[in-house]
Amino acid sequence: MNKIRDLYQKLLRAYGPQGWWPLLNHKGSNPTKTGSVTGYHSGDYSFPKSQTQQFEICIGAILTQNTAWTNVEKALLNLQKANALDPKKLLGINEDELKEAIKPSGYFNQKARKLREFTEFFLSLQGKTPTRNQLLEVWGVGPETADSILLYAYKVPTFVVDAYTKRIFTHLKLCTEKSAYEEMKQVVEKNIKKDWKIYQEFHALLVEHAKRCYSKKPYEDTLMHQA
DNA sequence: AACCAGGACGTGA
DNA sequence: TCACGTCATGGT
Repeated sequence: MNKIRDLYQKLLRAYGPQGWWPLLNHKGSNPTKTGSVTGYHSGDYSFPKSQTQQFEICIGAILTQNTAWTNVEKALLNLQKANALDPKKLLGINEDELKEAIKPSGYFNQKARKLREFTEFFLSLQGKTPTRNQLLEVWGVGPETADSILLYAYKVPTFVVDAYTKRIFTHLKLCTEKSAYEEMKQVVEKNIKKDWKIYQEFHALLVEHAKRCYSKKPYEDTLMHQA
């Protein structure tokens, strides 16, 4: 019995496919998930369907750094309204307009710079898939953001570790309190086959589970039968 | 009315 | 390396 695979199976049975990454404009969005307004597409792995959606995922990954997705969604809608949810058009609007649009997602001074620098990088790729190291060289892109972009925008089977994952894994003693990012990442990648659909679902399921059971201490993880 | 949210960077030791 | 301060809005 593998604890990691067991965890994934239990979460999937309990919550079902999560339909990440949320996108603004598509049919069949599922507004019922915790904390979401719209944007999910449970069971449909055909996204991103365009380079525009691919770019939207990357931008969202940066905007959601230490920020609730509901606030990111406001920022994305503002960018769309400003006709700037496209790499060349985003670089076309001026600094103040960009900051004003992304204001709801917080840290707007830093994030405006992050978006510009990432967008320059995105265009330089000319449609090609970036390497993880290339992404990490971009100012404002750290380990989690790089992995989120690779996994959800480019369908590269790399596991995303976030604060929720760390919280759950620590509580279930699958890692220690001060395990490094790469260490926790390996916990999953060594135990589950490198399948981008599974990695997408697993990460999204951990977020959903954490929102339900790990919001306030002491944690009561009834699903995993732990105190 | 503090506290936190799908982090990353700069600094000093 | 690593711990700590900083960045900022919106919901609870």
